Amino acid sequence: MGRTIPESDAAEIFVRLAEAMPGRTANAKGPKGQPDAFRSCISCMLSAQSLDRNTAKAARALFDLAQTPEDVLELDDRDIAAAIKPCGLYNVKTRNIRKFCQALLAEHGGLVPSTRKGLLGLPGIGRKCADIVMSFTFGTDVIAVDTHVHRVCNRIGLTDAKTADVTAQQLEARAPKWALRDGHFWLIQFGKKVCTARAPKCESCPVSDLCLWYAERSAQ
DNA sequence: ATCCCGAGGG
DNA sequence: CCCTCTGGAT
Repeated sequence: MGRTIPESDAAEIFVRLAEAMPGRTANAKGPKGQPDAFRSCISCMLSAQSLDRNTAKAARALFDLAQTPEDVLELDDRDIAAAIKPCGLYNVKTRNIRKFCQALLAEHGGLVPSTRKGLLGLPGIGRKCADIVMSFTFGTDVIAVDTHVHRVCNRIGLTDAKTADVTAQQLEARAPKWALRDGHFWLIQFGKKVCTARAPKCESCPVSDLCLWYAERSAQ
């Protein structure tokens, strides 16, 4: 791997981000407050190419109509699409949600599997959703990589990957285990507030002295 | 590599 | 107007 920072710097970055971006990865809760893997899966599918606020609106509308996979399958596609419309891509997402519920019932008795292999076998669940469910709902030490995490990690030099999947693999190998689960949250906050896609705010960045991109930019 | 689809920001 | 937003299927 060409362009990565030393392991010790990687650990230091997570220490600083935990300090600068206070908060933790939240557990998905069901209607009665218990962890709810089914809602976690559906919410994650809805979140594709969508703002958090719109995802939340769509999820609320859908869960208002249906709480279980059986409930969802009794709905008409048009009702599902109408409910989740705020989050965009609603036709594709409607089809995926239906397939997901069918497979969940047919292959897992309606119970969401807790392993990556089991989750990835379900239609509509890719690596990112699988990792979200594993870490958010089942408390597994994996780091979910979305567009923010992917961008930030490769810019800093925590990882050196072209795809989010490879970023996830490299992070699991390089990041301290204690930082994996909550690291998702810290890196997202960092990506939203400081290390933005365009015009990152390096002046107020807590890790710019360890950042490869900043060093390269400063050298020009 | 491209399509699905749409709100919102700069 | 172009880009972004916690993707996945074909």
